[in-house]
Amino acid sequence: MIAIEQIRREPDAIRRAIKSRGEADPIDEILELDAAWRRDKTEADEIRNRRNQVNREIGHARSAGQAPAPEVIEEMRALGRRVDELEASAQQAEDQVREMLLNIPNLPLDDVPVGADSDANRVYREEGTATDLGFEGLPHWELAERLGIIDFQRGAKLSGSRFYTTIGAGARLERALIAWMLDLHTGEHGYTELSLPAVVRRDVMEGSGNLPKFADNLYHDDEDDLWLIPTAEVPITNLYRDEIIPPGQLPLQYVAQTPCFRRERAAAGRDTRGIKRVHQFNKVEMYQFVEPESSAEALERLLGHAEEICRRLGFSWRVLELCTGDMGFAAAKTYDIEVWAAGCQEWLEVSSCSNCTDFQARRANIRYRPEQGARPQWPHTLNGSGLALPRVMIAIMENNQQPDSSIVIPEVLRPYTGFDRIEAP
RNA sequence: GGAGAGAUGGCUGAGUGGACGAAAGCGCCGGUCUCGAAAACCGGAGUACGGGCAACUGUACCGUGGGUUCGAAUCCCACUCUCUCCGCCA
Repeated sequence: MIAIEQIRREPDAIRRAIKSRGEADPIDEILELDAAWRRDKTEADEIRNRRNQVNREIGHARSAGQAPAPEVIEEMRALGRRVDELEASAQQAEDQVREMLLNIPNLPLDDVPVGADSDANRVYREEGTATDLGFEGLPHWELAERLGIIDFQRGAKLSGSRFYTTIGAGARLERALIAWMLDLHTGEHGYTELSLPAVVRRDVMEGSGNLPKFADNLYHDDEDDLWLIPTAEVPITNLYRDEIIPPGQLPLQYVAQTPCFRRERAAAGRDTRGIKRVHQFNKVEMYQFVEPESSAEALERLLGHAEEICRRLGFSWRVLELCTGDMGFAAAKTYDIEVWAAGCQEWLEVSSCSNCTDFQARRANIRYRPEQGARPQWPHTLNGSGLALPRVMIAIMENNQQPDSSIVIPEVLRPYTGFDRIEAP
């Protein structure tokens, strides 16, 4: 949520920012409602002030044994009715403003490239190149089926299209990746590991910005009004909802592996083969709560933590700086990491690292106290995949495949897998 | 699923419808004393919003939302959450 104070102060800058993201601009309407709200609130406060004074006098008189004059009571009654009216209309204006604010995306940082869609994204860094295998490689869905490590048919039998089941060495490889990534981030990058609920309440989804706008992409249990998380970012953001984090605790760095559930309705018909785009997948997620001044630098470090995974797995990858029109709703700046997959000859997005500035903190009412006695402030929040499992599996399978279709396990994973190769049958 | 208890400031915990934004204790911050500390004593300290350049000031907030009343932490209704016991269960 962006700040109403900022809209009052610099409406034009905000109009420009919203336009750069290709969104409709509600600023005029917001300003009007805000003015109405302040007018009503001021008047109501003044009336209450008078009422409080008189009521105090009535109280004193009562305890001195004097009954209040009927006309005074009558006047107070009238004031009460007026306050009720003003309160109702102020409340209405406030609700409308909040509703509109909730639907405004975060403001892009100044250095974010301006553009309408992914064509305007900028290549920020390249490590390695789109290499060739030197022989005719297979896409992962054929490889995995041939090796018997992923069962697409039976996955669909259980849960429908875009669900899959890994078997044997495939399942073990995924588990090894998860354990290794968590160990790396906790051991070398300073994160604290979390194990989280995969199902959350409505207000938690609102706090992270997924509701009300993106209900379409979420699975939902009607009976209990519970929502399946699309990413661990959702529960982690809400850990400190409605709290003031005491001095000296920031930065807080968390890492968690969770399943992620996405309906992918907008992508119907796209990427239907293999495990590139599925309804349920595992992801290791990094998350930071930091002081505002350090969030830009924190994003670079977070990105580095995700890249370190790619480096140690021997991937070729590139980092994209997303343009204004391509960023997620809560992000003020986003880097995507794409790794090269030699089988389907494609760059695959394995990570998205974002600085959400104070956007999520405001929505979820998360504050921190810079020091003893200081006023509470909004921390900045950052999140980044570290990494998403299916696409990492794809890259390992496709890039490390041999002419006989066996797959060589990256060195760093071998202590976790217990084998150094997935043999062809 | 059944039965019961509860929700008040950072924590513990008082609070007969009128001086209650709220006792007291602990913890915290500042000061006196001390070479320094502890103890003791004195003082300070919630959050949000509005108005004001500011000092300041007004309003709201005792789980949430309604109601009664001139006036609600206190009375009434609904809801949410927490805890305890019983049952079932990985």
